[in-house]
Amino acid sequence: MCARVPNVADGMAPDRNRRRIPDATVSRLPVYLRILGEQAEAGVDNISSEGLAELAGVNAAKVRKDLSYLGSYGTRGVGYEVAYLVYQIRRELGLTHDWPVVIVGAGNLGQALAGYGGFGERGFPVAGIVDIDTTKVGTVLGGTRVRHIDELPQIVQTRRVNIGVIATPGAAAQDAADRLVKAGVTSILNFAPIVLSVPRAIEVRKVDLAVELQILSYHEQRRAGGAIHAVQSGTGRSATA
Amino acid sequence: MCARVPNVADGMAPDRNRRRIPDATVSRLPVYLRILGEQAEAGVDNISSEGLAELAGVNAAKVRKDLSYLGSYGTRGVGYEVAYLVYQIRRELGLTHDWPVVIVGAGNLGQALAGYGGFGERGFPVAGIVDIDTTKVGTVLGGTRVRHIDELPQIVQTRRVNIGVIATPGAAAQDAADRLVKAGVTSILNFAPIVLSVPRAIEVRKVDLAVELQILSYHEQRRAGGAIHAVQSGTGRSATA
DNA sequence: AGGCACTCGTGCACACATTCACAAAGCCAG
DNA sequence: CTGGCTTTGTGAATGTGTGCACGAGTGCCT
Ligand SMILES: NC(=O)c1ccc[n+]([C@@H]2O[C@H](COP(=O)([O-])OP(=O)(O)OC[C@H]3O[C@@H](n4cnc5c(N)ncnc54)[C@H](O)[C@@H]3O)[C@@H](O)[C@H]2O)c1
Ligand SMILES: NC(=O)c1ccc[n+]([C@@H]2O[C@H](COP(=O)([O-])OP(=O)(O)OC[C@H]3O[C@@H](n4cnc5c(N)ncnc54)[C@H](O)[C@@H]3O)[C@@H](O)[C@H]2O)c1
Repeated sequence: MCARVPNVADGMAPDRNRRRIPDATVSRLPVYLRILGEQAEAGVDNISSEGLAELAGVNAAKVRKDLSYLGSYGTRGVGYEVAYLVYQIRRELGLTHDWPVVIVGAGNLGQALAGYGGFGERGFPVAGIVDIDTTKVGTVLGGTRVRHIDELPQIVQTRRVNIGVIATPGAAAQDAADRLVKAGVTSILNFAPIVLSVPRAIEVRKVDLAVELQILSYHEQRRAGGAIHAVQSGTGRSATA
Repeated sequence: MCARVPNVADGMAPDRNRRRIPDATVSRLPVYLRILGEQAEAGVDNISSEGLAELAGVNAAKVRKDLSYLGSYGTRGVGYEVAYLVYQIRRELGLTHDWPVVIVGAGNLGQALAGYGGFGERGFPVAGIVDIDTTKVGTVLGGTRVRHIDELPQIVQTRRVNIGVIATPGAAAQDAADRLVKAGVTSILNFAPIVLSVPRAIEVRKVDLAVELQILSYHEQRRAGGAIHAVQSGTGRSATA
């Protein structure tokens, strides 16, 4: 495999895409959406980029640029109409209809997820939860009965599921991913601490608690001065300097 | 050991920047670290940037550049010594000692987190879990007794906690953050779906399930062609024009 | 010893993201 | 209708991240 010469023609799809929205923007739109929803509920009809930026904790210019990818939906001198903006963002994110999800793994985390109402409320109803452990099959979590993982293909097909959530131990996560892909799922949210290997066409996002904590640790360590190199010989670098 | 109190006078020297490691790199180091740990366990002594890149699902040049921020710890023609690299990454991430964490909110998620062994195993023992609901106080989760939130300052101080985890409903998250900051916590991992407002010096990372799902939704929608619904009528906006 | 195969470390060019700054556009008062 | 005020939308500047390409070490084989 080391002979594999970098193939230029590989990968990049031609620009058949309509307006492509930058990843960074896509990841902020849900935040704007939630804030706008809250504002709408509070009776706010109109909001400026600066107001929204404040609430979202970002720069106003960034808000304007982000929203400009959706089109020119603001009114100069006034701001954005909240309800209309909500509609546009929802449309762009594909939230005009529900996306049922299937959860693989009914352990600690799977149970918390299944019991969490916020899922369905936001347009992602739990179409099913499966586990390989037969002693867990049949129990009911958050109104959904746990089914055996062999029933996964059936759940995915009959409920038209596109999104799978992996909540198995790391050692089983690749197996879970393989099964999900085989069943027809095209997007995966992975909570297991491993790097999944899936076909290129499958969209994977990971939520890794250990990574997050270690990033915080990095900043704490560096805040503490980092240079506590006095007592222990442990810090003895400079060897190969 | 040598527990340096996290500096009361947060004035400190502004740019005490030794080598600053790019954020993107910091977020990948934990991934490398986990993989290297697995390799070490499997008896692998040495690994090349290409081998590590393959396992981490990234580009080999990126691995080399990332590792180069730690120093020149590789051997040309050979690769990196796994054990030494593990040591260096751990040191850089501040993982040479434990970072106790305190969890605020003992609901669905808080329980899953407290019951999750992977926390302590990776150097982040649960120093305490608190809740405002007195009916939850006293119950035991994952070996830790739930205590009342008023005890937060005491827990943070006696256990020297720097990292707080917020697992309360969104409406209570800002309150939780305020209490954590007041108690002396300087890093926060937030699971609630709101934008926290904290002093600049506090490091906050968020894990937002709804955002992740909506990003997946965006890609699904765009994969589907985006124009599935021609049926929908009015834009809902007061017809401008 | 010399040559050769291998792999690191990094300069460089390009891509992506953020922020600034300002003209264009809308609103309103008079 | 005009002028002043506000806020958008976006070009341009700056900052950050990625990936290629290749020189420079290193170890092994002859
Ligand atoms: N619990 C948490 O708070 C938490 C936090 C962060 C990350 N995680 C990660 O989430 C994952 C799940 O954690 P958990 O605490 O729920 O673990 P768990 O052991 O409680 O649950 C795992 C479940 O997956 C099932 N399972 C195992 N192999 C399977 C397979 N091949 N197919 C289907 N189901 C299978 C098991 O039967 C079990 O019910 C782990 O990877 C963990 O690292 C959990
Ligand atoms: N459960 C999940 O799987 C899940 C998934 C994604 C996100 N979340 C988010 O995590 C958070 C917690 O979810 P959950 O399902 O555990 O909710 P939950 O309602 O089960 O638990 C919340 C807990 O917080 C406690 N609490 C409320 N106000 C408090 C305060 N001011 N101080 C301290 N404790 C307080 C409550 O007593 C309760 O025990 C929510 O913000 C939710 O959106 C949960």
